[in-house]
Amino acid sequence: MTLRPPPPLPLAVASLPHQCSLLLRRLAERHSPAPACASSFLRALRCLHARLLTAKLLHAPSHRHLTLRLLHLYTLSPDLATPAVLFRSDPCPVTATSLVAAHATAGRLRDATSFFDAVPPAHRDTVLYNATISAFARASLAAPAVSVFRSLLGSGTLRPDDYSFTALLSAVGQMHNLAASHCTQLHCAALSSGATAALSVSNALIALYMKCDTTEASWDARKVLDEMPNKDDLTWTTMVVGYVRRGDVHAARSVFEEVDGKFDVVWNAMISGYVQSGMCADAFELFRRMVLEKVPLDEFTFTSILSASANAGFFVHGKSVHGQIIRSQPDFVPEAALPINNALVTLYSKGGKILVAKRIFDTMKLKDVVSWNTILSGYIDRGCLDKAAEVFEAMPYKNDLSWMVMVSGYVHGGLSEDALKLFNKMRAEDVKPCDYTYAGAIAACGELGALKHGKQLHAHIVQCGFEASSSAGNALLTMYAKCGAVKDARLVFLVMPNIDSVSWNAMISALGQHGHGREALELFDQMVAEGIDPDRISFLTILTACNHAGLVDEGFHYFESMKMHFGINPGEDHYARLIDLLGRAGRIGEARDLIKTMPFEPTPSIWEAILSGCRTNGDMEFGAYAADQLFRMTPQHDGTYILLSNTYSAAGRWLDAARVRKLMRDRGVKKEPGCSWIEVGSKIHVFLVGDTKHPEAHEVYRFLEVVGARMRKLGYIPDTKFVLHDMEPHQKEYVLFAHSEKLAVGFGLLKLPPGATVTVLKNLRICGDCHTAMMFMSKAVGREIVVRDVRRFHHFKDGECSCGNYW
DNA sequence: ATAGGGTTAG
Repeated sequence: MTLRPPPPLPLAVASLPHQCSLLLRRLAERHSPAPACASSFLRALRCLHARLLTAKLLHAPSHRHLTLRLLHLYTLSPDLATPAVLFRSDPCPVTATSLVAAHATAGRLRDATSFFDAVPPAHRDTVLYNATISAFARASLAAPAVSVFRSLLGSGTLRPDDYSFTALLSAVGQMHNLAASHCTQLHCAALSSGATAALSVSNALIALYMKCDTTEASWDARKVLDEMPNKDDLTWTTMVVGYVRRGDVHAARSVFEEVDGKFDVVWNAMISGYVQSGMCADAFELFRRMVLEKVPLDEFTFTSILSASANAGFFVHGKSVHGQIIRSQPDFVPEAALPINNALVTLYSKGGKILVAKRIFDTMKLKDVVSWNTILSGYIDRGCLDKAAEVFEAMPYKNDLSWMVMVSGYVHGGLSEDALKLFNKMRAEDVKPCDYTYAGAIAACGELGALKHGKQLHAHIVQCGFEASSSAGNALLTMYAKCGAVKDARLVFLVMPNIDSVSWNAMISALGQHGHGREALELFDQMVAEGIDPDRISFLTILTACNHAGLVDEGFHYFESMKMHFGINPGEDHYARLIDLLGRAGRIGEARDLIKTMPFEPTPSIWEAILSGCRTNGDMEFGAYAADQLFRMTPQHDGTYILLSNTYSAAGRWLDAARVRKLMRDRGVKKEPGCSWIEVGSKIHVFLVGDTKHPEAHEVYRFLEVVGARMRKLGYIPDTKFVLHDMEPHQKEYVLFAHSEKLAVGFGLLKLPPGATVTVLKNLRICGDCHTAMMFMSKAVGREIVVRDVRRFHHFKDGECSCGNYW
């Protein structure tokens, strides 16, 4: 669909005041925030400006409105210097007020206040003060707003009016540590000046009281409301919104029910309140009533209800709302249609219809950062990283969210190196990362085992004042844990000002991973003692910790208390972990009983746990049964075959092992690539095991080449010959290096005595067919690597090793 | 020439 450009404005005819006035208004209507329109807009504006000059209408006292309109248009254009120049030639408070307001609306606080400062105090009037207070209020800066208000009070000649109080109250309402005493104080001041007679002041007072956390404050708000002789829709809406913000949707609803003539805004506020509280069903119910009672639906209604559908996963409902919007044929201006379209893009992309989402996105007349971010995260959520990267490159404007989504999208998609590259690019472009973006970059370091880099980022976090951010803190904690730096992880945990359940879980898991099983359990108990309810992840973590430490009875205990004390039904992952724990302890019989009491049919991961338990116990009969089940459920999963065949080999039943491998070949199952090594004399032979035609094999090769070259350059390669088997000839002779999720053999291993203890990155995925798993921690790149030879079979799935042995 | 509420992306 192509849009025809509008016919040019007949600017040349502008010579009379009414013609200029008309043209200025026309031009204002043509303004659009789209950057593509900016230059043509500015050209027309300058032309009109010239006409006004020749007609001598600029600064003519009788036509001041023309000057003001022109200045306002300039504040919408990229040329912000001209209004300042024009103002200096005629610095009156009226012009200043108009400019303050225009710049404040556009979010340019500094420009806004510069015009206030430019007017000498003696020439300022109340309106200019009011506009300036409101400018600070918009920028959420309470303190300067108050000080401007104070200087208004101290001016001697001027008195604050209802506008002054309304703006002041809204500014104070944005303070972080708003105390009820502030509200009362301001309430008194407004009362004594008589400003409370104005509806806007009373409404702002209600809003202010509702922003205090105390219950008494909400009573005060109610008292203001009850004492108002006249209330308007805003009065009620403020009350409803106030309760929603406090998280008390029920109170909001009961206020809503009090309202007599139901203004649509109150409905919208109530619906969006439900959406924000995750009570989508109630939002739908209200929406239906709105339709029945013929309350006019507007863009706010549609946007909220579409978002409710997307959040609740009710895509059919969302689609029918979409139909309803189309049928009602609303003539929304592009600005009003924008949020609806954004919500639609969200709906379809969350509903898995990314193509539909993209089509809507493409046909949108007006797009903003939200639109771009929506389609970007739509691709990220679907794992289409290349598409996402394309969108990211094409974005005409980005904000910190865009960067954050892209960086953490790369991390999530396993492309941590790309995440860090992008993060560095961001800094090179002088974009300031937000705490979530830092969290993404730090997570990338954790995945890559890049402790040094992670520590640097830690320093940046402190520098930027993000120390209090729980997302950054949790990312740091996890990163240190993955890099084996438990001490640092613990330190982060101790100094974090805001600890949430994610932090607790991360710390417990860090302890569990690194062999401090008992401490992990203690920390878990401490968490419960401090009144934090553990969630399903906490239990998964604690079961894993028990697994590592071999604490079978404790594992059982926590498993039991999960549903008994915390009302959480164990999922298949919890069962799988407990079964694994039992199997490892040789209590396969109990595992067998446990399966029978499970409220659901055993899943593949349960059978896998059973199978590896049987391997430990040599219970081949039950093991073969478990394998049968696995074959039936996931016939293409290579791990099963490998696990079973190795189980047979370990039991000395070579024929059975061979039979399983043949079955695997017959069914065309490809083996995931992985590495294995064997020491022969002074040589280490490194094998790439698995299917060379496996889609991931290529990636492993590429990875090894890069890392091998890097290691060679750094001089970390010992004299020993490394041979790579199962590879193309030119790919031989690379040193393998454990890195990110790809397991390989660490360089520098030979310098270490075998049998030393190892601290390991948990997230190494490719373990494949190896009999010896080598892992490392990247502390000080190589020199401090300690290694242990683990003579057992590992199979990794979803980032975790089936043996549960993370050392 | 100035004010107060409801919308969308993670």
